[in-house]
Amino acid sequence: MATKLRPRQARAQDTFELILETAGQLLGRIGFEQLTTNLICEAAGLSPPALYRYFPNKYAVLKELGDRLMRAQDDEVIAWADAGGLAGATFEERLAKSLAIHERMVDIQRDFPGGLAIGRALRAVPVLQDIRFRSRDVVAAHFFKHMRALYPATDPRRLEVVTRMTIELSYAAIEMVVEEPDRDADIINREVCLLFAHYFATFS
Amino acid sequence: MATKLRPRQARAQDTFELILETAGQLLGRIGFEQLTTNLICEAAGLSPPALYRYFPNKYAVLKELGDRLMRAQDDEVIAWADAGGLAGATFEERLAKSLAIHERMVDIQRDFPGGLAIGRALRAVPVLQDIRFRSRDVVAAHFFKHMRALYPATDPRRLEVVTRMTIELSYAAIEMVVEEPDRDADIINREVCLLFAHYFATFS
DNA sequence: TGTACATCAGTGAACGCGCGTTCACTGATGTAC
DNA sequence: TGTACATCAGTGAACGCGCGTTCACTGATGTAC
Repeated sequence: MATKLRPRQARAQDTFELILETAGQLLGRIGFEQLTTNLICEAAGLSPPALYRYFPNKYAVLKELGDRLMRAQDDEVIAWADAGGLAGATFEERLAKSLAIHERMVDIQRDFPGGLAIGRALRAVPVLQDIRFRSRDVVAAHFFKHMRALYPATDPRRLEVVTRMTIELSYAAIEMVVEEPDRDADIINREVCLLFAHYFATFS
Repeated sequence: MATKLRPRQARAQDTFELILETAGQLLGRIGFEQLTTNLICEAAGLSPPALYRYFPNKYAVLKELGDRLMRAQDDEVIAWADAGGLAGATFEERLAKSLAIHERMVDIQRDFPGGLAIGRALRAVPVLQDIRFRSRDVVAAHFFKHMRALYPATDPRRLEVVTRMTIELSYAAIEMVVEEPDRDADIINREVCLLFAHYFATFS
């Protein structure tokens, strides 16, 4: 499941990236279930053993893509939280801040080749689920630190579950927006943030 | 994709149901990607042509399972809404009502053989996505009627998006609870309902 | 009520295709002296 | 700075397996008279 060899030479690094990029594009077009190693190789102009040098199977490719997508999003949202994204003097300020990060997260997933299909694969493929769970846990742990400071009067146990749930639902909302570009993304984004803002206004 | 023949005789009806039941159980164990028609037949003690008599491929089996799961949940939640589930004189009453339906929905998906895997397949497999979208649309349309009556002063356009979003997030929360039985399902259920209750308290 | 016939339901065995994977090899890059 | 050698990177061609699917068939059920 893990990648086999890491590329050492520059040429190999290019091949490694080409495989991932090609796989991402194919994913967006045909979905992860139809994706095969042979297809990736053909689309990338490589022979199968070139892929097998780095990845033992297609799940390893998906895992690498999933890791990267999760990390891209997690890094952004953790930086946001560490920069005080969760705090805010007024309701309006908190709302504006959370709206900004939501929009940023949508952009990241949209711009990531095959981002939507990767997100789905992380949900649907048993061997990939840990990537998603671990990502959520890491984000939740970071958030929780800030949440405790912001809402010291709330039972920590409750706050922990609430934090985890909020993050899960945020990601669900992001997927919803990415999934249906015809629906009004701006309204959905805004309403989701309003939803959370009103909720957290009841905490202390 | 659609089922081919509908069984006419009692014996055939049993076979049809056996295929679906077996597929559901297998799904729960191995996930939808590993599921094959031959495997279903073997596990059900049938020969492949028996399955092909009713289903042209495995997606038709998944579609039938998906239709049934969606319908089981949708029927329940629509009946709940039509019985005034969304209304309530007090905050507490509305909260209790929504908590009841959430718990009911979790139970339905849990008790449905392979329910979680079916839910994932509906998300992840391109040809099955319409089932999920249509289900959400049907529920949203029913809810919207009640929402307009309850919140007549709210811009209908906004209320429509809000309704759709709420439903999507509710289902996401349900999936989260079904997915991680080790986490405290009761707390999550309660907090999700609180989340929505506080939000809708700001509407008029 | 029994028989003949039509239709429905399911079987056994096999097929072709393509997917995952590997083998033996060639060519490219890096390095020791 | 050039050469020899080791290692890294990628190719061409093929393999076995099992998946989706079908064919020709047998057995079960229903129905007309």
